[in-house]
Amino acid sequence: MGDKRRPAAKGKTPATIYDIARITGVNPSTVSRALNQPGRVSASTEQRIREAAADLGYRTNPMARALPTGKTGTLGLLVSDLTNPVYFDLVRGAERIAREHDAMLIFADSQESAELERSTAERLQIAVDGLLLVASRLEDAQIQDLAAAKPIVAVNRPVPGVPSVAPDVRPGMVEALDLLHGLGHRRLAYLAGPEASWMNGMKWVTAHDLAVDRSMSIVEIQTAAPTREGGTDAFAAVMAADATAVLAYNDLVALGLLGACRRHGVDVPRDLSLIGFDDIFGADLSAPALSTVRCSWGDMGSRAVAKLLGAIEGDASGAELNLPTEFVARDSVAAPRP
Amino acid sequence: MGDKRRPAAKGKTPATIYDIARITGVNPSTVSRALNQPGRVSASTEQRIREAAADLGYRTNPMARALPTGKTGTLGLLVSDLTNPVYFDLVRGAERIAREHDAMLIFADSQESAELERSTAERLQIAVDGLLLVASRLEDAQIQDLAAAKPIVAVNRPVPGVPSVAPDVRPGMVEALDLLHGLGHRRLAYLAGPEASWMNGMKWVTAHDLAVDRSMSIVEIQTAAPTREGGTDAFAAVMAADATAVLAYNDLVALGLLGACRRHGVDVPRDLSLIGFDDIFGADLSAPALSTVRCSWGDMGSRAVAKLLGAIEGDASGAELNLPTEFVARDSVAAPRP
DNA sequence: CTGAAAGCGCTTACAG
DNA sequence: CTGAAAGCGCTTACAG
Repeated sequence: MGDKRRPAAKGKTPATIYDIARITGVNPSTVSRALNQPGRVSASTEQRIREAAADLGYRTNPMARALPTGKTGTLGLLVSDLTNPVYFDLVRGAERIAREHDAMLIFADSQESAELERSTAERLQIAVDGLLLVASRLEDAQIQDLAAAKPIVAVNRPVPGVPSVAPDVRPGMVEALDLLHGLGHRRLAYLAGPEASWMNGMKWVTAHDLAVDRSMSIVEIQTAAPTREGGTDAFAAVMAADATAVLAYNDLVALGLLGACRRHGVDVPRDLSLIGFDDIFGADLSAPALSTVRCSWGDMGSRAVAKLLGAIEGDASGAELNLPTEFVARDSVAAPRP
Repeated sequence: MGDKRRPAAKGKTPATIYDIARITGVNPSTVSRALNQPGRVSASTEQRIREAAADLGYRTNPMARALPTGKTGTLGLLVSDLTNPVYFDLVRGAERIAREHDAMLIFADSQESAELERSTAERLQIAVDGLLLVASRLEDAQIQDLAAAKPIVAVNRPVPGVPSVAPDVRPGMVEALDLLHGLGHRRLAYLAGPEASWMNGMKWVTAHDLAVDRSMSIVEIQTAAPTREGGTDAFAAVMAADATAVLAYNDLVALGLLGACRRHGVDVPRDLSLIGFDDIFGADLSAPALSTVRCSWGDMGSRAVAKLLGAIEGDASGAELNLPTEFVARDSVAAPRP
């Protein structure tokens, strides 16, 4: 009976609190309380209700709960380009903490497009309790607008007035530049990332200042994309710059450049020292193994989710969190040819 | 007015169809029709309603819609271990198609645990329209049970009666074994994956049959985990097997073994030929670059989502889809020492 | 073409 | 401690 509007396809309709109420002879509201506000209901009824729930394989319907409460129990994760392996550590870290808190993760890719990012964020926002914006290409004001609607945590970039988690690139870069300087390098090149990336600006400024402090010259070399291909294509420009060492925006472009060097007979590290950024999967696999500046993206992910969960609870600690970086010495750095 | 229960934190309440109805002076049901069933409403009212909606920045609330329709507009993606880079491609492919169809992707990791997989799948199922089970560790019957509740597509493994997408490993392996045989190899080893993995069984059986056909011997060597570490730890066992070539369950274990070989002074490919599986990011980065059998995981992801979307629409083509594999020749294979 | 009503499954003041 | 009611935002027969 009661089989009037069968749910399109297959599947017996899942049990509801009404089913439990009927079986145990209580009001549905009591079922709801028993299941969600332990103590608000007598121990014996709660017991009976729980048993009935287990019998029926009852699962509370998150959609139905979301309506009156406004809480969906899901978090949105919006990254600028899912193609970059660093995000996998991030996603993993985020997923871990989300699971610990019984939250689900919805995620999406904005393909390095600010416009797509904005529209996706808006679409996502209505379905989630909060949003993680990773390596956002939006302007501060746009992010602040979004943050006015629902909690947001910016990852890999600070935004005034919005909680954020980002690496502090300085310590790792200090180590890197000190090493290069000590080895005798004096002419550096910075292989840049996307212009719209806040983090790219940060790395360039830091590298620049650190180089100047140490009386080294440094030039910025553009790439078409922060990918292996972008690095490969920048080979000629790098050669033209006549630097003895290059710092790359990320491991991907570094690896791309490394491949091009090999194909062109440029010996890394003898002819050119190379330092990447991120320590992605595979950075230790290349020949020579890539030296890099590491920041734990897994930590960034878990910290960001924790922060977001806090913000959703009303924890207004809109602070900026910075995670340390460190230099990872491998085989792509050596003294320059005399 | 009407500001009684302000949504906990911040954020103005999003516009609803009631707001639009009030502004345009029509019934909410008409708003709903105008927005979702173009043509069911006069052109002029539809026009006015759309404008009002745009003005208010209206977004339909997916939770609210899910309740009467039973459709959430989201798909679940459950993988056995998010740590494996092959899944990046899969996730990417899945995300692309999902986005094209305005579906959102919720995803979760079962950490190679069948029990965790089952409970997560159940939890997920109530929140999604359909589920993608990737490299499931469940038994056929368990998957069939889940599939009775809501549409499921199994990825990287067939399940009787359940739609699936999986690679056909044969063509790629035939190429690989032919090459090895032609080069003079006669003693092979198969570096295994998880015992609970259907795909591991498939690869072993295929390798075995193909080897026997070609009068080559082959032994199976267990690994503790289908990871780089698992491959590294299997080094001694591989050496003890006295094979001249090893086929690995996946690139991860192959890469792990490759690293161990290097550290122990075993020359790949002169002392030992090595063939991986998957062609993950980084497989071409190692020294020597890893030869491997490739299947496009990106395709698997997009095909699987397309199939799932079809199943949700009631498209009962519960078929099994097999995607071809191919051998990718790189530098880790050579003739055995005489 | 459009309105009024009922219902999706849950939560939560409000009474008692 | 528990019931009855109202409401969350939408959809969809049912009338007209």
